[in-house]
Amino acid sequence: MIYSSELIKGTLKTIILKLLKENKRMYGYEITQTVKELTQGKIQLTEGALYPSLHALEAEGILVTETEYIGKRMRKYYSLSVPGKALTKEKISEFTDFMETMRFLLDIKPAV
Amino acid sequence: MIYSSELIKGTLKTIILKLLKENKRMYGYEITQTVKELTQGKIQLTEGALYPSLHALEAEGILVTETEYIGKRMRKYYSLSVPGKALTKEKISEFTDFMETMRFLLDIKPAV
DNA sequence: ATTAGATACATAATTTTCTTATGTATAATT
DNA sequence: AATTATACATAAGAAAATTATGTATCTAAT
Repeated sequence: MIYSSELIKGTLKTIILKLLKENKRMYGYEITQTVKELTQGKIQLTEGALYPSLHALEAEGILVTETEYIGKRMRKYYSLSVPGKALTKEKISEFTDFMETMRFLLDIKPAV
Repeated sequence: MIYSSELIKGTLKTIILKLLKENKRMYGYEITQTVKELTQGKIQLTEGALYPSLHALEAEGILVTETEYIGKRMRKYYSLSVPGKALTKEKISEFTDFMETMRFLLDIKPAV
């Protein structure tokens, strides 16, 4: 099952930030592959959504970049800035809270 | 804490469908108030988002309506159609699955 | 050797969906 | 009498994703 696109809306930034928190630095393609693997293909980030989002986060000063070349092929690594680390904590905490609220609202029992 | 709007994106339809499943029939204003109460004000549906969404679901045949008057004031009650009930089950099940995936991805332990 | 698939970036046009603002009207409360 | 709450609706604009397209390199298979 691949989740309907509307479900994933609004979680993209949180996913990016969390992954960068755990992995120090990642490049765009790597993020798409990692999310795909971790979710067994259930979440497949599209490039058209990911790259503009990364660019926006960089422009906001949340992410910083370093470009490297593997042979002649470019890789643009992203990592969290200092304010980016703070924002990450906020976002994760907000999302955790949101999930509890939604769980209650939808009366979904935790699958412990 | 009121959740950032981007977080709520994509969950509106699921919330509407779940509430209608539990309450048989509800009118728009009632939905906004119920969500507000159930979430202690954390989720506040705006009319500009709710009504177009209800109209779309009705046009798709997911919801059916009956109009009543309380004095001279109109109420438009929405309830699930037969295909609407099937869709509701799907949506809730998809969302439950999605939450588990996000929990894993964000490494959030269930607050049992 | 050539083709196909994977890696790796980027962006533009369109669509979808929400926000914000506005509008109308009735009922209840202060 | 004025304000707040109830109750609907929609339009303009903004935000964000989808879809499609483009460029280019590297690897594996035929």
